[in-house]
Amino acid sequence: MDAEAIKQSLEGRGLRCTTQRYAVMEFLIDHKGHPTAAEIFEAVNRVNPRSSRATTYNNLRDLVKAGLVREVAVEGRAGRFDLEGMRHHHFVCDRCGNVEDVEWYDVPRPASRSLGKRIVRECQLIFRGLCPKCAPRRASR
Amino acid sequence: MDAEAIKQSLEGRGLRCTTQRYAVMEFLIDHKGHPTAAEIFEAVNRVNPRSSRATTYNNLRDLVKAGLVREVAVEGRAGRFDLEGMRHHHFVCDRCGNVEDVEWYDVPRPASRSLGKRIVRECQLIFRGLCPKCAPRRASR
DNA sequence: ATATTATATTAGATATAATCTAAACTTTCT
DNA sequence: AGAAAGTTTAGATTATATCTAATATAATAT
Repeated sequence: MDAEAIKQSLEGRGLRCTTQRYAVMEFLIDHKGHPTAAEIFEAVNRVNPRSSRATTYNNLRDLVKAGLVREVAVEGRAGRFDLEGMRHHHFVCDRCGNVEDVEWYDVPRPASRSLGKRIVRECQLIFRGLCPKCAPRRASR
Repeated sequence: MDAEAIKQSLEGRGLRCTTQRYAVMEFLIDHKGHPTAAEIFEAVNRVNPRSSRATTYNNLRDLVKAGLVREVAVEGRAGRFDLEGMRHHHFVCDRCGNVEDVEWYDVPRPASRSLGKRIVRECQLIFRGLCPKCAPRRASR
């Protein structure tokens, strides 16, 4: 995704393409590892012009609201973000806390009877367990 | 679940049945609304003997580790807890943030190819959208 | 029953994450 | 240019969770 594409995706959602907002999008495109707001803030601040913490949080919220970014539903202390778009599920390691992507596949919806009057916008599937690094192998850890 | 059953489920997992720990379990049994740690702390403190905040957090962590309690994977600020056991999925309202249960149904596992060496312990399904109270009806909100 | 010991609890301090505030700045529109 | 809407800022504030090390308690052994 090049500069122009980022600009258009922002403007297409009614968001101005500011330097700071652009930087958040660019970082998320280049870093698929579900970074926290703090990580994004630091990374964006390594380039000019500097962006304040409040702006980073504001922008993340705006981007989520605009449907360009998704907050991953993991229960750790800090929120984690990734680009909306290429759908995938998540796997969270019990031991090291790492969040990994799991290839997307279709999840059946609940019966409309059990859903009642709720309006479903999206669905996230989170697996928990041990990641390859933390999984016990031959008498280690 | 009566007093003796709570005691046994704690001791069966190697946890002492202390007054504070018991109170957390009892509260979760009586309140299925995915309370936050703060809510549990306050509720437990309304009865004697008082329990400190640290103890509430310690106990919740121990209970999760022991498999008796589950931390719900929602991305809001505060962690939310419910009893492990009667399985269900979750629905989080975009607008009011309420967490509701959705009747449990079987979710297909990912292809073992895409799972690699990961060891899956559990899987949570989270829906997002608008709850019945917040869903738009006839020209309101 | 009492002593022992591993486990659990405590208050308060501290760390971490997110939001608020109100002023200043930018962009877009007229 | 002027006005209006949208955005950013630094720093303060709030919310959430964990740490510390002294003390208390529950389960076990004697």
